[in-house]
Amino acid sequence: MLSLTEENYLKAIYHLSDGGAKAVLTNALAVAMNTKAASVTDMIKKLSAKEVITYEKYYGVNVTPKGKTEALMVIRKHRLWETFLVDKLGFAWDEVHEVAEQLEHINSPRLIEKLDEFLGYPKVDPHGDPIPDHKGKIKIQPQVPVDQLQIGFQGKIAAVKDSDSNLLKYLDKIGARPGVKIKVLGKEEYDESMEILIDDHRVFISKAVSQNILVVG
Amino acid sequence: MLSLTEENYLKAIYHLSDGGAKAVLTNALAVAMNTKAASVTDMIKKLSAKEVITYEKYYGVNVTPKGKTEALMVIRKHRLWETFLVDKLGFAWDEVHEVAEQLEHINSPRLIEKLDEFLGYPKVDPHGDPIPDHKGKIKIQPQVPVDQLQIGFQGKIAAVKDSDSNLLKYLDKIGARPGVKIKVLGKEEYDESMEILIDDHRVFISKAVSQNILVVG
DNA sequence: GTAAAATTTTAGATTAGTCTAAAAAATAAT
DNA sequence: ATTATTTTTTAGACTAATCTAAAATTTTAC
Repeated sequence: MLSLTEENYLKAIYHLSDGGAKAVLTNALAVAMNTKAASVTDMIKKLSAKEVITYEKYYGVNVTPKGKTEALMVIRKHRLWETFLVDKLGFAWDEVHEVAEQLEHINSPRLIEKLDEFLGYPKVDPHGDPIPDHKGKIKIQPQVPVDQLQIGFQGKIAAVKDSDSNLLKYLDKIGARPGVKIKVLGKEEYDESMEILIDDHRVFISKAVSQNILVVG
Repeated sequence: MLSLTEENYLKAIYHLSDGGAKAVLTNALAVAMNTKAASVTDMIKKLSAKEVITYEKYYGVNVTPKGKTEALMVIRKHRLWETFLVDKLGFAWDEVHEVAEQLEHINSPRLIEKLDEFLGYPKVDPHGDPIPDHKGKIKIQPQVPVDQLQIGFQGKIAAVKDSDSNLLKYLDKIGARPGVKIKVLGKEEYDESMEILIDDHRVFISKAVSQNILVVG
């Protein structure tokens, strides 16, 4: 059983490690958790003792299979609650993150199964991120940031990397929501801005923005 | 701003004081919170410092107007979430208490207003207890336990005092749900059991049970 | 390949919430 | 109206999560 704080650390480790693919350094985790390296070292020891991560001094941490499942359950809850807030309560998709950060720690497997059913077993959340099923299985479609696409590419917006509120508001304004059609028309050499079609609507976006829009084929 | 633990103490004080009507003793609070008197004394000092209660040594605590409002907001959240769990997710009314104990601490005024709207601004929760409005106003109907009723009394089940899971299951079995018609047919002198009509269905209930069913005229 | 810089860990303190055991105050009993 | 009992408070200690400052280790630079 993990405490609320331990759950948040584990979730951050899972994300920083790209789902368990690579080791996470103490400092990176300290930045992500908005805390100090010394605090991270302490917490790492506790999470190792609980066998959700493995820890090698000065080299960083890796999630264990057990830890991965636990992290995915927190992510499942987070994304189901976000879906609830948008689909049922009428929140805008850029307003739900902070509340979902709280709701994700409610501990009741029955509640989550009922909520999943109530929402109609959604596959993705309002940001387009996949929702792990009750066994922790997640369907990973390769998501590519717009700035890496070739001219002429056509696809669908899958998710947004940064969850900064101002970015999300801007994307909403230009109609760049998950699920929407997207096509690359051109790239500007000089400032790396791009001309794209969002749901058949022509817009220009900066490098900072194109890096944060993830698409699938 | 109160911590989760402080919120739970304040809620218990509010309930034990009958909504602020009388003082609460340290030991009573220790029993209600399942803790030791020494811990209660410590917490009382903190709640006094935050001016949600007043405290006189060896005499007990009283809630301040500010504390009453804060307690009512927690109760509002608890009862709205219970309504959500039963009306929308299909929980039985005897299964929701523990989950609502967690959900009531989610801090987002906007979430609660949206939830209230989604539920259609309910006046009472699944146990028949009134839901305070967004200003903390609560409609108090005098609720009388069945064991204190005269023979021939007719009314409606309003609430259940004890939230013990076994009691709630039993009440469900005999059809004793909030909102259901009730009539007192007779009292047995010898063991204080009673014969009552629940939704036109005749049943006998023990003293232990009749004390816990609250009715309104 | 050693010195300098950056990173990570340890050591020692702090706060919130809790506990046990002992002291203080209030209530009850003779 | 003293003594005995119960209740409440204080004193001191413990765990979880955090911090600052110093020590240890790794990486980078010349």
